[in-house]
Amino acid sequence: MRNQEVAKILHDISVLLDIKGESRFRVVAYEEAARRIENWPEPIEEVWKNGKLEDIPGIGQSIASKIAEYLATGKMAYYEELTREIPPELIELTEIPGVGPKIARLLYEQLGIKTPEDLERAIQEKKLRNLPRLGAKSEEKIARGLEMFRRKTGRMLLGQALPLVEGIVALLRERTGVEKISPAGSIRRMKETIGDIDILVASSRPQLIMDVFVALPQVREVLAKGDTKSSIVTHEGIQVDVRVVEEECFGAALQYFTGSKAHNIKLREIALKKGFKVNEYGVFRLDTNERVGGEREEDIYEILGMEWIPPELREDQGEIECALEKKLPVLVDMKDIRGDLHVHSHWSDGVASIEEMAQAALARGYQYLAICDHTQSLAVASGLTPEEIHEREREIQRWNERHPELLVLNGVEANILSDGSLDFPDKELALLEVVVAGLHSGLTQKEEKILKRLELAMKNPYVQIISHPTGRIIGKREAYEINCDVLFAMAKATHTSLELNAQPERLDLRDVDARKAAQEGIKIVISTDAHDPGSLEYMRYGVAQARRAWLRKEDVLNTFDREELLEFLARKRKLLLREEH
DNA sequence: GCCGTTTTCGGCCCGACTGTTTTCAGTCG
Repeated sequence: MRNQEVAKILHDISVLLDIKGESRFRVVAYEEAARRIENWPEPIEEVWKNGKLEDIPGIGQSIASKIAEYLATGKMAYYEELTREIPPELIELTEIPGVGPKIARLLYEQLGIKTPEDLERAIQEKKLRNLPRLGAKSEEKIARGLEMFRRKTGRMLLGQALPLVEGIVALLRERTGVEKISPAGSIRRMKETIGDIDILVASSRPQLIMDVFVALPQVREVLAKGDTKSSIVTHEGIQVDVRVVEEECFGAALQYFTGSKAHNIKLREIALKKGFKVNEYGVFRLDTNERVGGEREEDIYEILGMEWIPPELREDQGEIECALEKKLPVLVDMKDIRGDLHVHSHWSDGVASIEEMAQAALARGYQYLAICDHTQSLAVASGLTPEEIHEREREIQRWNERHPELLVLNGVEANILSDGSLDFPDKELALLEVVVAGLHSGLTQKEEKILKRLELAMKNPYVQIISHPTGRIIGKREAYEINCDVLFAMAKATHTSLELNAQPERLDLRDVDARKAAQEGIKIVISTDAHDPGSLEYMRYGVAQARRAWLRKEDVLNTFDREELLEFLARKRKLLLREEH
């Protein structure tokens, strides 16, 4: 899967063209092409081999031929030509807040600045203030931007950002009495990682909100405090912006600041065609400039003849077209979740007893919980032997005898060994109600080998679910080298379900992959992989990911009621064992 | 550079803020 790689080079071209001063539209075209490829579910090299590059929206003849050249030869003449004109180091320079393409070019041409280090030296020598159209204030602003750039730790996980923003929103409510308040931006769209946090407030007393906000206990530093917008940095080093708008504009502003950018652009194009203008203050008729809505977010979509679009879908991935036809799917919701099919107990590497895990599941209103401890080969995680599993089963039985309201299922997360066999004998697996299997070692093997292992595991009649199918850890480890199309075909052929692991740093499958898998008819299992009772809460991140994957209730196995679930779990065994005879 | 139920040419989302400016360029979201 070289999509990221190709997207990066197209993105770099876009920035270089921008620095060069090329037409905005050409710059935007490359940026759009990069975005499309980054989010394209199929490996770009497959698309290329099938001659389908130009089928991707935003890719025309010119960019397609450049991608083809790059994939075939590992080089792109156009890119290399550009870098002879504009040093590619300048791309990093434009990532400094306050430095855009024009200033980057100015810095390079006038002062020979290429790197953040060069820039720092020039600032110390007060050289920036003498450049055309720059002054002492600009110099200071860029100096501050450079400092932030240095401190920047990258994007944070949704699992860190969401509790933080909820804490701030709760305090703002409590201390100012505001009612209309909402996170916006990527956090409202529940993206797996978040840059900055945006919060939107409706109030006729903006000054009060600003005063309270900058004085919150979460605040480490106040970056800016204005009449209606302030920015702070939290103790965790995360930037949070709060904006205040008039009550009547709240819906329009919420829509606007939620994005995504691509979604908003598409929305406004459609608005123009329908004779309306959309901005953060409302929807206006083009002919009379009359304001026709904007207090509620639903207004905007209704006026444009669409269904309201859940924020998780707002990525310009077909949701607008669906909303126009009023065919948006009813997305899976937290209230649909009936249980968790992959958690650990202290029998292996969890920290809580089966009783404690079950109590936590009961408190969430679940009907079932599968305890899937690690198995014997995973010594680092205290993997269990068959004997230990039998001993554990007695504890599970004790719970089930006393608590008919929550069924604890007897399960394992078996380890797929490097030759594709499982580290647990079939006759033991046959005694278990839930068998999840996953790769925990030999993750750097070549694509063929990894796929072969997964295929063998899926062909095992007792394996119902593959855990964290691509193995990625966000920001730390890339997914295994596997072609998801092949993986999905195997899962479908073997009646195997795929896990959507809800751990904030996994969220594996990715949204585009889970969407594709579900389209293939594969059941997705949203599991927390919890090692303690509190982590059952991760379900919300898994559900958010599932919603971004367009999944409906019926696509997700753990929305099934207990009886339906048990029937489904038994199905694969019946089907595959019958085939064997 | 891409794209087409108004177009194969002529469009391409929208506004705020800031600083350096006498009317606007650049950055940002």
